[in-house]
Amino acid sequence: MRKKTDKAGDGDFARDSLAATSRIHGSIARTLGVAIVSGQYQPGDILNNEIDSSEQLQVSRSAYREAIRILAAKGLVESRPKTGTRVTERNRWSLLDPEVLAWFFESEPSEEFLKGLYELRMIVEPAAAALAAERRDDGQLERMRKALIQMESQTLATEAGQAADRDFHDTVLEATGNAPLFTLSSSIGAAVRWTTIFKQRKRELPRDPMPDHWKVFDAIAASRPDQARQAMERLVGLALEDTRASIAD
Amino acid sequence: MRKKTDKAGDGDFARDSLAATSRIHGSIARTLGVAIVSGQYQPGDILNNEIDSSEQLQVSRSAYREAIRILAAKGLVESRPKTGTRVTERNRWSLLDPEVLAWFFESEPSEEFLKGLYELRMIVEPAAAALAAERRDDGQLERMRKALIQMESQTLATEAGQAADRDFHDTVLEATGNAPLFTLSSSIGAAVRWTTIFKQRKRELPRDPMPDHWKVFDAIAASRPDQARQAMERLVGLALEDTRASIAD
DNA sequence: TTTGGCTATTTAGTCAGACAAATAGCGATC
DNA sequence: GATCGCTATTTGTCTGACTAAATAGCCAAA
Repeated sequence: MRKKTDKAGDGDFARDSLAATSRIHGSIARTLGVAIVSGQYQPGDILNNEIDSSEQLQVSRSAYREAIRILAAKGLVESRPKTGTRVTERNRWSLLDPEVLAWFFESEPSEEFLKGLYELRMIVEPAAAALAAERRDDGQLERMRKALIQMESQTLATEAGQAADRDFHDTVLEATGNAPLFTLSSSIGAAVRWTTIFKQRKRELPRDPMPDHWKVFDAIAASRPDQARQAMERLVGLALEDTRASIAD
Repeated sequence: MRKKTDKAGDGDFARDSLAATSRIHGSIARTLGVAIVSGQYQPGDILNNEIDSSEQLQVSRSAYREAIRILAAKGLVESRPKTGTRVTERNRWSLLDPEVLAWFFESEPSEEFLKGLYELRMIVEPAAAALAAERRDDGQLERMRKALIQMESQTLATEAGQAADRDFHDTVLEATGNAPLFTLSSSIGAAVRWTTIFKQRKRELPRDPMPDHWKVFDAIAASRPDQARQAMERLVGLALEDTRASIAD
């Protein structure tokens, strides 16, 4: 019925998970996905039929269909015979799906959307920090510490520093031991990444983010849920403020 | 570039969105999806190759491939030439995707998973209720009221009553005006639905859920965020308690 | 004139079979 | 022993044909 992984040979596999666009169906899905989330196609619009569309895009009908299946799986479109493939209402879109988020950020997302993402962070992350303070194990604590040290030495100006920032927030989510909650990490990671982009756009890092990060860490390390919640609240709140200031330019 | 909807003829379209399994690719995706989330296939396992799999399932290779694209879009599997299609690590799964959630509930979900979902509700819904109290418009308020009246007259023993319950929670999310937050409604709706199933399994409705619902509504209607947050906290907390008691059987 | 059902048409859905591209793993060579 | 290149296997892509479903519009009947 199934084959088991032979050895520890799955290391290579996770490597380039973002190579999802390297195949034709993936890149077509991305093209159409970006067109949809950017508003180029509106909900209710009907795409050209498969024959015409695949010809216009210079790909086979099967490749185009696989792309449509991807979009349908993420709730962006809906197909049926005779009627065709139609862009669904926005409230059906899987906005927190990593790929959909990436498509949003490909064409600059609206301020409203960003605001929504931050509001979500403000709701989820403090609560997650509190849970993490209760449940984290030593390994997770160690990974948080390493991430912060890396972040400190590399600064947010480097790709490695930004990755460390995301790692820290990821690990906090993971330490809640709540799998559904953890799936929000990609969404939150997207918001985190965007914060940095905005800050750097202004060519200034308004404040040193490290002290606030360490406060969160210390509270989680000391197993103090309330303190962790408050520290995280402050951290996310400041990030929101900085981003808002940058947008206001 | 695009065709517009001719008339107001999109009403029919949203009707049976759950007919996603009526086509072969959808039903194959469901079959495999259930097998994966239920643990029949483990992360790291490699599926049989496309030729063999499609023959075993008595479908064409293209239909099978479209099913795999759906699963890949939801993060359950990953394909690459030569290596094959492999079940991804659990932390990559889109656990909050409506279909993935449905697949989980198809084979009874683990207690841990349910607990995670409730914890998420406990985090998100009170905050959402507070935001809704600030931002709801009259139309949303009216829909909440209608939902509760329907719920009251039909009781949770009927399908219509349960739908009304979900409508209420949905509308609260919607009234936050936060699109990313609103996408969590399907996940929360799943948890709501499950609560009712558990309650009815015990053949008893432990307590009348209406007073607590009305308290949430009143607070939102009166634009009192803190009061709404507390009322929702209590509502979800009691639901969790009831569900937990039913599981403990 | 309205209604109701039938049919023609359009579209996605499914199938079969071929070839292309990528790559993991093996084997030859240095 | 290390490195390089080959090869077998798997997914990826393409083509073209046929099937099935859904709809719009026609036509007949009331």
